[in-house]
Amino acid sequence: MIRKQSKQRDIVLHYMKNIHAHVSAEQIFEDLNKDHKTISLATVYRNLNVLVQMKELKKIAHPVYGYVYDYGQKPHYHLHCIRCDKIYDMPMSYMLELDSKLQENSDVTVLSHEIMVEGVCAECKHK
Amino acid sequence: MIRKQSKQRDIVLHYMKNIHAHVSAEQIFEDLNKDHKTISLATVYRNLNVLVQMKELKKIAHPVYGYVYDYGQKPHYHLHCIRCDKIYDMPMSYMLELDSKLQENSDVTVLSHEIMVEGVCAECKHK
DNA sequence: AATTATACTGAGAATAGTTCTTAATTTGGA
DNA sequence: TCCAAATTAAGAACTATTCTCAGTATAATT
Repeated sequence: MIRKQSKQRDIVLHYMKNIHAHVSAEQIFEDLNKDHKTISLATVYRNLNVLVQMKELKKIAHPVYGYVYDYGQKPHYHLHCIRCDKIYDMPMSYMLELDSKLQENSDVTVLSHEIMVEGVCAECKHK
Repeated sequence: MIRKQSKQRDIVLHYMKNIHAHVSAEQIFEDLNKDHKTISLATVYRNLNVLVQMKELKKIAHPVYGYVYDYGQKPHYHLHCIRCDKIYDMPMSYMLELDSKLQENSDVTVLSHEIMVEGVCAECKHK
């Protein structure tokens, strides 16, 4: 199926490129709805799925609340703050060697890995 | 709130102790329903939540399908098979030193970490 | 530029997963 | 044995996501 350009998809991608946060579909819809009164929730979901397929976005399983989306350039790790439940990027580069290490001890095919750190974010920590 | 013993909770925990797999609430309900015709879906959900609070079970965010539960003794890592979408344990022990390493570079409080490996399970690989 | 095929959209309906409500039952302590 | 509080079954309610469908936008073809 050959994709056609769409204003709505551009709007979603533009939003994701500019918000430096990990947000839910509902949150994205609410924010977009302020400036684009006619965009529909189904369109947001549809385009999020398409953009994930196109590898423009990453869909992250939230430990507590469904899924959030991330405009993700290079692979990186995440922090789940157990106080505010937000997801943040962790300042640590991807350990390529861990994939080999994981591969060694097992008879599965390792492609990549994700790390979710459980902890308390800077903001919550300081109050 | 002081917990009271309940047959239904014991049934759920017994099931989870014996099934060596990572299963969804729906799956658990279906299986239990074979032997225990009267157990209700809400009871399964309620007790899963309670057992997670009691640290008897772990709730794992599935990269594709909601949540699955794990009767988890010691901390360990998981594999998400991108072919069959099942979750398996990864044969690699918890890297305690990674928590310190993650702590070093950041101003958040690191408590623990989870690793989800993306790959292909042994079974899917061999067919 | 007009035509055509098909991808995309908005709106609401439908579905799936999970929690809530309520009256009845079970549990464990007094 | 009695009582208060926790737990239950069943179904309603709620939340998140996908589907349906008629209309619109896009891009290739004429």
